[in-house]
Amino acid sequence: MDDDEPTSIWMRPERQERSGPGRRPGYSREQITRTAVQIADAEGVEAATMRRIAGELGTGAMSLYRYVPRRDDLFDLMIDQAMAEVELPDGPSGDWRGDLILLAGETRTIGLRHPWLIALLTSRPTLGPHLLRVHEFALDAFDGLGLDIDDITGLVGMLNDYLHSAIRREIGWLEETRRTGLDSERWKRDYMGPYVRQVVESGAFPMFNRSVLDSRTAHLTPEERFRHGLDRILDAIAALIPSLRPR
Amino acid sequence: MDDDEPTSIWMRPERQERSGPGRRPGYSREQITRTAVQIADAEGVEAATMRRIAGELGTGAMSLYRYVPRRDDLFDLMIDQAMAEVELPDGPSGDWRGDLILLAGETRTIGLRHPWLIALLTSRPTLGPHLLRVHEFALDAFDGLGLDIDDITGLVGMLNDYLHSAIRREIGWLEETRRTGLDSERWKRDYMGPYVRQVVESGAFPMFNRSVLDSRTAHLTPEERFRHGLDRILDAIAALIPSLRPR
DNA sequence: AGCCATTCAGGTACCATGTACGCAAATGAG
DNA sequence: CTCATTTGCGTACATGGTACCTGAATGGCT
Repeated sequence: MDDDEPTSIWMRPERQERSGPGRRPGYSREQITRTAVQIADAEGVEAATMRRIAGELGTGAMSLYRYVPRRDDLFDLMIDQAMAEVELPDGPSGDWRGDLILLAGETRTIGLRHPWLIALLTSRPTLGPHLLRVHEFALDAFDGLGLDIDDITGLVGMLNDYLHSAIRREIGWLEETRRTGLDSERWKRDYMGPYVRQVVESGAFPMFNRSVLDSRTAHLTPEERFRHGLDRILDAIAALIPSLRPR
Repeated sequence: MDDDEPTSIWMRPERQERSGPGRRPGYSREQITRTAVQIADAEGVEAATMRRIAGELGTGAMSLYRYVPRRDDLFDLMIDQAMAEVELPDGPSGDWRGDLILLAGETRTIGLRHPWLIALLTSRPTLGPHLLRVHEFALDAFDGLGLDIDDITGLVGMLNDYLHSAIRREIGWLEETRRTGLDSERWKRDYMGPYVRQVVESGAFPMFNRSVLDSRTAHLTPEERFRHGLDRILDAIAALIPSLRPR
């Protein structure tokens, strides 16, 4: 009997090799997921089709369905395999700011290593074990400060929102420069996209123009920019904590 | 000569009805976009296929390509048509906090009216005229406070990040309750998703458990929760402003 | 050893979707 | 009236997810 309820992939264990009758599996979820991740890293997640993954493994597309119910579930597995690469200590150190800087750096590293990760993460509500582990670390960093759990969730959300959009921005910028082959200085006057140039030259949006033309963080390295924004978020969190703590 | 460069949709004007020879257009970008928006509102963006939109208009799929170069461009048009519904005064009032609360409320209204909007917005870097108008309003609210343009961009980014994830959360929650038909009180003990229940019962992630089980904002209406989170973000921004202002 | 239930491999096939191409119909200038 | 031009849209193809089916492998049971 095949139960075909559309339940989470994390509730569907891989067929383990019990010593019963039947042919033994020639592949594994982990192997399939790793292959999918490799393809997505190299050519984008849209290249990781079932046929392509199977081809890379030297088999037919339908074989994968012995291991993964649907393609979407494979995305969840990919996300969690990437999250597994996030290296964190077992528990928080007591220095919440230091812990979050550590977490932020790890997240950025993994997010850039797998440029599809953040996009998938925001498009799918998934809660794999490794994502839970990372999330728990973030929540834990705020424990013991006298904060309400809802406030903690909110602060972690603030941090995550920043991390995701900063990493997304960095990836977008990387793809842009890779496609055009221009460095950031020449970009704004030589390329900048014909449309953005037109908008800028129209002068219809003065503040937008300033944000495009007068940016003083343009000469910073991406990592410095990331760190700068992170410091602002952490400043904001630090400023918020006293007012949240019920005295 | 057809120029087929993949440039932004905003650079490709719709064929206006010049008084030359040739059959006159029977449809329009706006009409097509409106139809797509209606379908997406009612059945999700994945239902708004080219064939379906065309069918709704009583024509064939390929007719749409006389008005829109690619389906992706239609997404940009949909986004901007939704953003056009955001009602804002011409300029900021001088009370930045009030202006941002106004903007946040409008964004939430439109985001909930078009549940696909936020997802599309974060998956596509688009800059249609109405999105620019709204963005300009946000930037403008921070003008005159002695802030660097980069800092202003950062603060607007913080606010937008919050708005997007709060609205996304609310939409997810709406879909969840619509699918299960359960109210929030019964949800956590009757449904909560078999997987989340398993995670909670495993006790492996104590802080996560608290965030699921001990939430005190659960009894608030979605709007109150939104407003509460918004106030926190604005508090954070207010706390940040003095330190950003070069004295 | 031989039968058999069970499980896997993977080919074939179906359906949905984006969209290139081409031709016919409409339209206004000359 | 002629004809270049532009739209309407049917046909067709490529791609991708995946249902189904057949055959092969495997180990327990008699």
